[in-house]
Amino acid sequence: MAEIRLSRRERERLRHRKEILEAALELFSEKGFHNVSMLEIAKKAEFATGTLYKFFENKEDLYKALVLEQSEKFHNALGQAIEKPDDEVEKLRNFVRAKGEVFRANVSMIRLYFAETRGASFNIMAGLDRDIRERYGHFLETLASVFARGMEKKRFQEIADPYYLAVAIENLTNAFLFLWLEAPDQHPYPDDPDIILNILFKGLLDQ
Amino acid sequence: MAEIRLSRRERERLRHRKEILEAALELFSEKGFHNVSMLEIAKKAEFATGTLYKFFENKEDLYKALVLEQSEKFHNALGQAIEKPDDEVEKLRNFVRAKGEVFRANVSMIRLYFAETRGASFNIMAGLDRDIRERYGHFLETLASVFARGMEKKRFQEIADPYYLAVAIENLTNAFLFLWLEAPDQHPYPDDPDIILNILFKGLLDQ
Amino acid sequence: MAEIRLSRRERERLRHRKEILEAALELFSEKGFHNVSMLEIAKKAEFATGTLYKFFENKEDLYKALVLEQSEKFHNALGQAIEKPDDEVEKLRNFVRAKGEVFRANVSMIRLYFAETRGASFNIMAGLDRDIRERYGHFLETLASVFARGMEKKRFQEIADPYYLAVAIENLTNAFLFLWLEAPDQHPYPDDPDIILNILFKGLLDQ
Amino acid sequence: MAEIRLSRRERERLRHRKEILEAALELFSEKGFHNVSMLEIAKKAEFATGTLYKFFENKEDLYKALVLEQSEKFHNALGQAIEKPDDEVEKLRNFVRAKGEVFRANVSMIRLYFAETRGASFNIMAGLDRDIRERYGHFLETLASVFARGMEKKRFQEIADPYYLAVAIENLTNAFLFLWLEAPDQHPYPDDPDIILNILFKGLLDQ
DNA sequence: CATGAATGAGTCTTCATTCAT
DNA sequence: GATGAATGAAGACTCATTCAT
Repeated sequence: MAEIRLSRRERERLRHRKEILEAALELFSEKGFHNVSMLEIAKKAEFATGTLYKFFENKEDLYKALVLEQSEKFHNALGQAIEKPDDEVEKLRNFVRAKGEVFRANVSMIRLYFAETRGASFNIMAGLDRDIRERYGHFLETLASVFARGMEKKRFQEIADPYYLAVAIENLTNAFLFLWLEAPDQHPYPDDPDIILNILFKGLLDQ
Repeated sequence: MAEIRLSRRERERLRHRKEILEAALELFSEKGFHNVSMLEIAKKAEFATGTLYKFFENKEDLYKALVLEQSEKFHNALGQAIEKPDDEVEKLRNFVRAKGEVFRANVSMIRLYFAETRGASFNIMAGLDRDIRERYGHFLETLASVFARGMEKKRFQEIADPYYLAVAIENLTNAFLFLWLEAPDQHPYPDDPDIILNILFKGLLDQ
Repeated sequence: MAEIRLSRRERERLRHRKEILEAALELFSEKGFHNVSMLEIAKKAEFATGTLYKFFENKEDLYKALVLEQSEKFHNALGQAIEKPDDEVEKLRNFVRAKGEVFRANVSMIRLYFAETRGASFNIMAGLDRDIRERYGHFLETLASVFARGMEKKRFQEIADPYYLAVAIENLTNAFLFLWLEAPDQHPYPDDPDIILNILFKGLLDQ
Repeated sequence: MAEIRLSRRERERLRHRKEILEAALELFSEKGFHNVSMLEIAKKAEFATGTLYKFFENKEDLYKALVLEQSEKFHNALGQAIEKPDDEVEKLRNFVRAKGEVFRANVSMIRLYFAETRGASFNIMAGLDRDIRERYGHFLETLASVFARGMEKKRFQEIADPYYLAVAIENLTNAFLFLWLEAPDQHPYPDDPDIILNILFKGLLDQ
């Protein structure tokens, strides 16, 4: 009985926390950290300002939590895409596909993500940077290992340092996502991953 | 006579304007738009706050002017690099080299540039976005035409839409600049442009 | 039966009330009225905030109750000390001794007491002031009457208005208590009351 | 010319600072630190809130400056009173007189003074406490030396430790000031210092 | 009675901008 | 043009108090 009651409260709390984060995500991704006020978030989430502070120490903390949770969701999805025991080429295709799916399903997450992995956030949020960048760095290493393995297996030519290839594919997909974000109709993120991957797979100069 | 006197004033004025923009560049690139105050800029430029308002309508205007001038300098340099009547491959090499040079000579410009071309600045500065993005879009078209011409001349394989290839090389170089910015020793921006370009030139899957 | 049950409830209630007041005393005496939050008191007393409001109308009311109860305890002890049918000199000695005892046993009560009898609390708590000051005033009168009686009985010289002498001894003992509070080792409150009382008993200028 | 101009600005600045401190003194002494808002002070001083922050880092800093300046004024006056090369008895008389004069001329300073030397302010303002208490401690030592010298010269009986006598006279005068503050008509601070000093000079028990 | 989540008025503080000198 | 003191709107954050469970 007591357990259920606690459970109910706990569940309510979590739901409210989630509601706040959702409101915050929408606002931050649209206007950026400094152009969103706590009052604005509170109103959008249909709470009083004070309530936000029951869930998050301060504005920065709220933002941090938001970015961390989003980036976790994001990296999990991408991690899975390349961890499946496929052939290396297939892994890259999975990666490109998964990235498109995750982002298209969570549009507002994108800007947040770029604002954080890209230098945009400067050192505004020193602590956050560390966590996020670490995770990001780790992901890049994993991606690099796909290229390295592909080379070992003579599946790939050794055209560049695997790490740089990982950086390249990461950025290539980002670039396409940006194009799509700015003009979804003009530049759709391709369903066929090879449209992006051919830039890596096939060389400009090869016969 | 009067003309010379005016000229002198005019020169002084321009010098002061430049001093303010230089102070602003350093501060904005280091801390971001919202974390720099007008007083801070004034002090760094050794003027009073009021003086800044003789040169710029408001903080946003100052920032806008800064970004516009920097991006002009930047696009001019890159424009020249690919406008020289070289062979297409050489044009791309020039582009990669020039980008490295410009950025390495103006480190603080980089963050500003990324913050603005990338989504970081959101629509904080609606007006600015338009101008900058337009110029940027135009530059991409020019770059794309290099790939298009190369294909026409059968110098390049038709591995992807020239525009996407332009986007790709833009982002590839950016990515390398980021790596360098974060860890100059570990990831130097390569002197040999082919280290970057091989990712485009040679294909992973080609024999 | 019903009576016992009520009684039990009543006892519980009183115990809880006491627990809250104890927590509050410790906190208020340490940090002052404005630097203690209801949540803090609630946590220390191991109750929820709402519970405090079942016992006290508001924060001020809680504080008021606390100060009143403490001052009552305090004045009772001192009242007894001078009401015993001793010789006047002995009464004063008793007073000095009792004051030391009460305070040393209730250190945290001291600051509260001084904060309230002394002007510290300003008119923050208008209502409280009246009650406390009245009781305090009454006590001073009683103390003054000891001096007056001593003079009547020619036990004391008529060196000053008895009321002023009462004020004097009150403040003298307070001063010693303060010294002790700040540096217990350097300035112990004397066991022998005459160390304090000689300042009144013996004159500086007498032979 | 330039000097005069600077001078004028500087003088204006100091005058404004003084005006703020005067407004603050009146409010703080009347309602206590926590019951006065910066807006309130600003309005009373006829400035905008922001202006206060040009002169003082924050509310605490403003309060601190106020208390320090007041206590300096106060201790200077009392220091002079006992430094004149008078006979010891006369020094004490001077002290009692001076204290009455200073306080009667600066009524609002009193509460501030007591709030700070007495425990009322708790550890709200740790840093301040130290400075003030040090000065206060030093003053007590000086006062004690008057008693010590008086004893050496056989002008005073050795009825108690000179330091305790200093504490005693300090508190005795404070007590009378309090009485006066609460009921100026009923308990005027005596013009003749001996009314207070006789409590020390003449003994209750001596013949 | 007990709980503790939610409230929102009230404060401190910052900073872009103005304007008299 | 240059100055920098003054402004005051805006925003982050706190905490006494309420109320549904």
